[in-house]
Amino acid sequence: MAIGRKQASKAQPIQGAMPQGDAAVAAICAVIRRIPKGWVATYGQVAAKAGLPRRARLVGQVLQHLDPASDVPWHRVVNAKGEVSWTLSRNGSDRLQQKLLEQEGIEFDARNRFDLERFRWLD
DNA sequence: GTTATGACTTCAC
DNA sequence: CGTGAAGCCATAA
Repeated sequence: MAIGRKQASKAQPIQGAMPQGDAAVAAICAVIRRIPKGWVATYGQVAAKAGLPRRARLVGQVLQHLDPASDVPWHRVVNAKGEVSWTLSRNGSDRLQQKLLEQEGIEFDARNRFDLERFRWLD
């Protein structure tokens, strides 16, 4: 599949170039971009749709290395526990992600979690 | 080259 | 539904 321009800002290459890096990043980006508003997907789900069966972790790593200015709705990607990642240990971006999701209609509970089965993207 | 860590997942208890 | 252990892969030291 041709992403065309890949990413608007080309993001940042993950330190050099890994063998499938470019393809993986492109695929992951494409998949995440296909997540409808108001829905979320887990890393494993994105990875699977991107053609990376067991690379959930890679998805996370890619996202972390991704350019924040990209048009990729990374906030729609969460872990399998139905909770926002970044382990609430970062600069407070966790609130940002939660806020964005709430803005899209995701309802969080007191534990910063939501009903994953209810909001999971089913494509 | 090996060892340790991580925006993770899944199974078992 | 909680925590713990094993698994997978790339980056960093």
